[in-house]
Amino acid sequence: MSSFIEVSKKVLPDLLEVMQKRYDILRQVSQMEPVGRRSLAGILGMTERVLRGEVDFLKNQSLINVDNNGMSLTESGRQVLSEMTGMMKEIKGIDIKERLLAEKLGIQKAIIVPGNTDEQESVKNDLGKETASLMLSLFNGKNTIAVTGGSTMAKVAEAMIPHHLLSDLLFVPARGGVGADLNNQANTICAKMAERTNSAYRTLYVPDVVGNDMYQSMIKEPSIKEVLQQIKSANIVLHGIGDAITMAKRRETNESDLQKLKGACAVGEAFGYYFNEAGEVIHRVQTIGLQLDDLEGIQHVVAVAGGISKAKAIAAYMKRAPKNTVLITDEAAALKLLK
Amino acid sequence: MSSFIEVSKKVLPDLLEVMQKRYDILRQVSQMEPVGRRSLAGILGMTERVLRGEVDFLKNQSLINVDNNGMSLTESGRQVLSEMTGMMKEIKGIDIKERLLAEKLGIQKAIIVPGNTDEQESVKNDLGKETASLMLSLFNGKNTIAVTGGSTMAKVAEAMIPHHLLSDLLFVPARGGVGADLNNQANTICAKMAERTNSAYRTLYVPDVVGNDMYQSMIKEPSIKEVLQQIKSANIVLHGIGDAITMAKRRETNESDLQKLKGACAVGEAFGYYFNEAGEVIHRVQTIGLQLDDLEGIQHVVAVAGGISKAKAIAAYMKRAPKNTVLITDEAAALKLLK
DNA sequence: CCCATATGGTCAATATATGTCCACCCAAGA
DNA sequence: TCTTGGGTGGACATATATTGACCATATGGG
Repeated sequence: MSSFIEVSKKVLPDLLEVMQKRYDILRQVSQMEPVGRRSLAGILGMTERVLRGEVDFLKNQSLINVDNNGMSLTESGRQVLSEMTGMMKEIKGIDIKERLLAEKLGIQKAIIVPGNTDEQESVKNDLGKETASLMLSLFNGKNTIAVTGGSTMAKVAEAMIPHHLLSDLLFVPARGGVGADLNNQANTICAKMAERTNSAYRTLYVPDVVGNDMYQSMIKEPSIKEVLQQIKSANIVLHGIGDAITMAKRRETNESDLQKLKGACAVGEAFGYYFNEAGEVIHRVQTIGLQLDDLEGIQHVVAVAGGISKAKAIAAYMKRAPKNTVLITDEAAALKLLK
Repeated sequence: MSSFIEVSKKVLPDLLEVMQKRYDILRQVSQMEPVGRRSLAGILGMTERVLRGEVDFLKNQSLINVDNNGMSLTESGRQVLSEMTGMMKEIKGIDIKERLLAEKLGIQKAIIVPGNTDEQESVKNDLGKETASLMLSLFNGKNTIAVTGGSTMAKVAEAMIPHHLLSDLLFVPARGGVGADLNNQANTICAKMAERTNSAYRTLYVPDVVGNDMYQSMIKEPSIKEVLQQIKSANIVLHGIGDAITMAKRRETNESDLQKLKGACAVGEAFGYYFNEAGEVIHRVQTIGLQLDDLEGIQHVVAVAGGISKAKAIAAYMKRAPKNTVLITDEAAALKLLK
């Protein structure tokens, strides 16, 4: 027998639309609280007046609170919101898209959050939350988690919550530093995740891109060697996927390499490997830390990236990704990936 | 699935109604097809025009066909109808019973969870969860909650979840200690609820049943006086309903009183008052704490009790209960209460 | 041929939703 | 202290939907 929701889709699609609208409001409020009508209406793309109608309704149902510095969710609103997320996926058919996407990319699982990271900063928070919650379900006894950098990963770190019954966690950076922005470095993110989960971490203070000589001497350094050891023994890898050109610029790649990448139509980057649309590695920077080949032996690989702008990068990388990858992305990217 | 309904009730309160209406139409059409608007409207008790609106809708969803000799179900309409039949029975069943029960008992609202507490321990957990979630929706700003004891209340405490942004809560025991079992004392339960919601609580360390002298001296004691004050100013009361004889035994009532209760056919107990089937107070133990009369002025009164064994007690107490009571019970008790 | 029963169109009345504007409150910053 | 920007909430005209009422018309059977 098909589910309640399936039947509802046929018998009351009009109401489900309303439900969708209210869900979007609740979700957005939870992201931005406290928030005023104007900004909310702007983001949700509805006129202020109609938003106001809905807000009045939600207020009457005591799902949101509104006082003189804006609206915020009530406890029961928060609860309703969290119960709704699953249903909305089913209503919007996201659950089906998740399955299709996982199948198409040949990976274990895909998780899709609504929205488009490129357009709404807050969707990145959702990616973070979803990832954090997935991680939680992966933790189990002793875990070593190798983490890469990037702004998305930074959001994941922010979304992690200290949990009473946390297992024994160790966070290690999967690689050295990239570019100038300290906040998005693997090292920094690692530390933040560890702090938020009350657990241990290691740092890898080496430049991300190294010459061969340096590489050889560094991997002999005991402190570095130890961390590298821990990276290889990680049972969870959490990484982002970058747009090739953006990453190259962030790495301050020299002009000739940049031209090479462009010439070969590089679209994606992960772990220092650059991929073209076919998923072929067309360039690789010598990095200290986790290598693409290391992924195969790792229990859980979690990739996070969203936004239409990253769709190509995701597609490219996924041709190479180990089958046990879980991808967390947003609706916009997912739709593009599914063509 | 039932959670979908629960959520829908909050986010789209009239979802069920609309669904019911459309279901009725489909069902009626299937019985009379081909049928015209006029006769259909007559039978369903709606005006022709509004029926027409629904019919247009159903036609668009291609659930019904309409041609010049009337309406009939399409294949997919037939299928949807058959899927809905089971659901509607279940949903509407409980929904209607809740309303009937509330009406019959003359209280604000009744909430019914499936099952029978007497037979399945787990149903008590459901009672607890449902109650906890109701409480959540009642919290709003500053709240003082007076709580009684009992094994059911203990389950409610267990079901309460620590929540990030809880309102400002204070839990106070509605009464002193009863019997030996520490876990089911109002004091203990209060403390547990406060702990689980990260909020404050008070304790009332006095015996539940007191003689007159003791009563007089105790209510002068400042620490006790203060708590009593807080009890009276509670805006939410959360209480159980007991079986008279069981409660009397738990209180180690003396033989003569016990005989008195039996003689007068006591069936229910709440707040130290014993009721017969007619809801008359036939005995009352002098207790420190909340009194039956205090309930009238309190904003929300939540009563929780389930199991066939408690049906009589519930019925008896409800004759006396304030109209603003919300009863949370199980299906077995509800059915018995509805005769 | 007419009647009963069917759908579909139309249009005014009415209810509801929406756009627009404004009053006011409060907190941060000049 | 004043201003400003962000917030809520009230008011009201106007658009848009819903509903009620009535009629045109098709069709099949007596």
